[in-house]
Amino acid sequence: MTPPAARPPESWLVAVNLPVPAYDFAVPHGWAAPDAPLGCRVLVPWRGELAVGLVVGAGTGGAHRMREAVALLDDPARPWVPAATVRAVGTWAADARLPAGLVWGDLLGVGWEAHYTHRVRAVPGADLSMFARRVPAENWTDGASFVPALLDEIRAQGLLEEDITPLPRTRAMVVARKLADVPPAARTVTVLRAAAALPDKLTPRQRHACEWLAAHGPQDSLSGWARGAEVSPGVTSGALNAGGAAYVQEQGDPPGAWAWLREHGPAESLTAWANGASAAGIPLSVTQAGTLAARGWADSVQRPAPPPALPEACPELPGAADPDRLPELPVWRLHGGRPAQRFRALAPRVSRLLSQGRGVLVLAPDHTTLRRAWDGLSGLAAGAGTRAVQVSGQLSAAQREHTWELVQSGAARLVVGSAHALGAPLQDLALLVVLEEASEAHKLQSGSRAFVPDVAARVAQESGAALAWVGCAPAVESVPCPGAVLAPPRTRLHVVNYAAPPTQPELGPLSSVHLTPGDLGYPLSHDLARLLRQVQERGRQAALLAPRRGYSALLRCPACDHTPQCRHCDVPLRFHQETRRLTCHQCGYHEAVPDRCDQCGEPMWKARGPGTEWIAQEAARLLPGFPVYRVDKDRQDDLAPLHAGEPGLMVGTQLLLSGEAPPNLALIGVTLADTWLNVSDFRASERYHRLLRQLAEWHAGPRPPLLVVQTFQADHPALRVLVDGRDALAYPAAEAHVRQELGYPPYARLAQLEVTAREQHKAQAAAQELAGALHGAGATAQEVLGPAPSPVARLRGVYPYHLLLRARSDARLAELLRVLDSRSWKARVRVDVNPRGGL
DNA sequence: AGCACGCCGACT
DNA sequence: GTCGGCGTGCTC
Repeated sequence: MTPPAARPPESWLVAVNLPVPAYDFAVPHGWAAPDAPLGCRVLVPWRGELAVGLVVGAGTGGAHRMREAVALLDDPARPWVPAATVRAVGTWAADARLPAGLVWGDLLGVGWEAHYTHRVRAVPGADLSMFARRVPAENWTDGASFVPALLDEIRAQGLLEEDITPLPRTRAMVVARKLADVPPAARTVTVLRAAAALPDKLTPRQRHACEWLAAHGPQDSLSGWARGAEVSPGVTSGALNAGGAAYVQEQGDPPGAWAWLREHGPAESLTAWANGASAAGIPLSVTQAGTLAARGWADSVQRPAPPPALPEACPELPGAADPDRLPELPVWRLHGGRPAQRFRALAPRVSRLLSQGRGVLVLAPDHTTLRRAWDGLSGLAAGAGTRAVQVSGQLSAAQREHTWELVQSGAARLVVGSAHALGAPLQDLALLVVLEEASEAHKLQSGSRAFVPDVAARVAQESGAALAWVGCAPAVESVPCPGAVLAPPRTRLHVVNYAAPPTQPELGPLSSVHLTPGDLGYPLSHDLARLLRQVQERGRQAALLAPRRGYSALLRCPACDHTPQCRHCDVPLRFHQETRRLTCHQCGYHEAVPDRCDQCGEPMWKARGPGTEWIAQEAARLLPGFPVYRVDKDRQDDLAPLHAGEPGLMVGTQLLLSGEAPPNLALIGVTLADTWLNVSDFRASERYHRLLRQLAEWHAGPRPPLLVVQTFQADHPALRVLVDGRDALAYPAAEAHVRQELGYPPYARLAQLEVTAREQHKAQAAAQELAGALHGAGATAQEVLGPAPSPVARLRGVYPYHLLLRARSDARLAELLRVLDSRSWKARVRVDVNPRGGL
């Protein structure tokens, strides 16, 4: 017996850019291909209008009131997103219990707005008389001329035919009209002409002015005439009144600005016209250009936009011909060394794959990493017969679109980008490189809370591409992978141990008095202060990393220990001295600093926990006359002088590292390293270790700056591995053992369930109920931890409760999460698979 | 995410 | 009587 022929799907699952699941749409009229065009964009009716969606699967059928998709926007042979990527993201989203639209909205940054012509007509013979409004006739008409809701009603009844044609990007340009087409009225000018016969009653000066006018031709203003005739304006005005001259309307010469546009146009805008003409010696303001256009000298027309300029690939090809020493495995890692060394080690592999006509995708978590990857890899493409493109938020919409089309068409096969590059339509992906896979920046803060390396791993697997983790230090999760570790860069490190008793020689005669760690100097230790003064004396540069922005972590009343708290969150308010405000760093609430303690009336406050403002102030006091720059979320000073090599000190938060290190950097100080450790998160020490590694490789020059770390935990192993010159694998490998014992990643898969409600008891009850349901469904005590109130018990006025799921595998985690769908919960439940921070 | 619907308190 | 707060539900 022959199996029944597979029936083509009658509907597609389409994801739109909204936090909703993919919905079923009937295939467009006349569609007959056997498979759903996965990854193609499609126009679908949505809330009475047309929306761009992504085909993410074959329809499940059986949906009520299913609507018909209107038109496919991409050729199924060249989808907007590769089919394998669509499948991989789909399974990831399903496992994470996230609606497809939410995930695709986060991961796809280009193509949600389509440019197309839309023509409509009534189906032949259709009776549209029941619609009271103007309706499409049986010949094609522009769809934009009808009310969208009306069109949709006709569409829903199957009485509308639509013609959708994708359009190239156009842009409005200003072109000069032909002289024959300029309206005659536009060509008349008002000028002053001398009277044919001068009246007798003119004064001598008036007569002189009129004679000058007769001799020198018409003038367009009284004042111009006066200037030309070298008389005061009163004279020309008087001459006009006395009948010595008159305003006359006459045909004028075409304006010089028009002639310029005719010859050099079209111009991209009125401004471009004005600038161009002015540069050619024809003074023209933007307003004047607008007036000329309005009077009919120029037209605005739509012209196909030239492709926007894209970031250029670097010219050199470093390392393309080096031997390839990297593993030939489905998943491998490469860490340590310096960024340039890592890319050089990666180059032969990338180069070879590109030469074979295959595709390489490189994902960077932040702008600095992306720029370094671009510098280190983009130069390889040309030698391998293709081109490199960048996909980042820095690009304009037009640039992103053009980039995407270059990849879609096969013209570019090396893509370096952010999370938005994950869906890049590479036709034969051979290698997916995830840079700095441990970086927190890979965790998307928007709706899906996707951790990009997780999704990337699924994409690589589904595409049959190799996956490489590459960065300064491996994530503990990548320790078990086979791979390569480069020798650590030369590091000069000095640890200031706040916990150690101060040494005798430094303290001298004071050694007998009662000592606190503060006697070592706080927040800038004597050691660090001495080194900073040296930097100043030698005209070098230094950077200080403060633990937080603002002046201090909190204000405390010295009399009663009261600390002002946020009104919406259970956290102390941070003190910002520059704005004289108390600010909540969770929700942004702020208020003026109270004059006195509202508990006991004490008029003085004591600041605790130095931030950038405090450190910068302290440093300025220490180094009189030395320029101090600040870099944090509140203030980004212009660092141009530092980058030009001038002496100075920069004080900032971790935001410092998102810029390039200045060239003359001699010293980096971490003012209080413990801030990175005193976080209730099992990844805190891993993050601290990575911070130290990043600081050590921040400056690219041959002589690394001295790194000074001030800490109460000088013996912390994350710091010791650097002091002892161990490689980038040492600490993560040790940490992996700890994780194994505790049953944390990579030896478990985690998901956090966040239950929130406006009232605390509701959130708690719902969380409790959820835990009960999980246990009822067979979850063990090891698999469900909590519920517990969130570390910040109240956040933006709501009470979040957390449950932590800890499963042995992705599959088991997905199984546990399915319990969420079993019924509705009386509070908002959000899933965060592979949560980061604050656990 | 928007947007409509619907249910309760403060005003003309 | 209405206006308007925002909780709940829906989008094929």
